[in-house]
Amino acid sequence: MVSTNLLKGSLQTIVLKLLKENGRMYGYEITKKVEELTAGKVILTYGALYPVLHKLEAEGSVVTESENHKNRTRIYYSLTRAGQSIMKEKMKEMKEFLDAISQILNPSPGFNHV
Amino acid sequence: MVSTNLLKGSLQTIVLKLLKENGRMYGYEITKKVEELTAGKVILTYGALYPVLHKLEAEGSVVTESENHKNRTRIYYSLTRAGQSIMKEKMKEMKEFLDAISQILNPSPGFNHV
DNA sequence: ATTATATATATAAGTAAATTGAATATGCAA
DNA sequence: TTGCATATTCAATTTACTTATATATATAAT
Repeated sequence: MVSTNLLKGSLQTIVLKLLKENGRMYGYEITKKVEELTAGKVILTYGALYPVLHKLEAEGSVVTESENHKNRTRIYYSLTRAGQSIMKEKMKEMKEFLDAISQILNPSPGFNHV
Repeated sequence: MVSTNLLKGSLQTIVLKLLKENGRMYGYEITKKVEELTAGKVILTYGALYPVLHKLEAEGSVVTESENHKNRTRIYYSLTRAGQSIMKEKMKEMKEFLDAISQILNPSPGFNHV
């Protein structure tokens, strides 16, 4: 499993992006989706995920609908317009970060040896 | 500037990798190198960097040599064998993390619409 | 002269964002 | 009737930073 402390700071972005790609989702479903997408390499713990969902709701980035499925409550989350715009910003930041990281960790091969 | 909270968890790896690429370096030099490599987008603060360097030394991943340059102390850090092996592990984890992130954030285009 | 900027390291206090662990509750398969 | 999957919640703790402050010298600008 991927060292989860690398996830610090990226969890909000991941959640927002998944909601964008998949429409409304509930918490448990999000953890399963992440497991699936990463072939079991990334496990979102509930202690990490639910506080993020609650925070996004408090901020107005997502809205919720409670539904009952086999006597269990599912709380569906979906992006608001504000949430979509925040997602776009976060995705932009994330891409810059990934570029920066790759500049540091994968220095242009052949370039420093001319 | 890249939102620095995205760096959480990657700082140790960055430092270890830079020491591998550049041989021995001192703290101030490391911050300048990161600035240079990322075109000023990532600024390592000293409050983040020096504790990491001290931790790496305490763990035996790096060793230090103090030198005097223009009446200022420079503390050069270089990788030990143990540090090189830890760097390799961390780089592997980092790559898996980056792969995982890109699976989540850049779902295979065209694949979900067949 | 003196002010500002660059070089160089250190550490304490505070905060954000996780981890870990426990609690609650139901459906279904072995 | 035991265990696993489903589904959410929250408190206590830990990690890994940020922010702010301190110390000290060299050099360029005004």
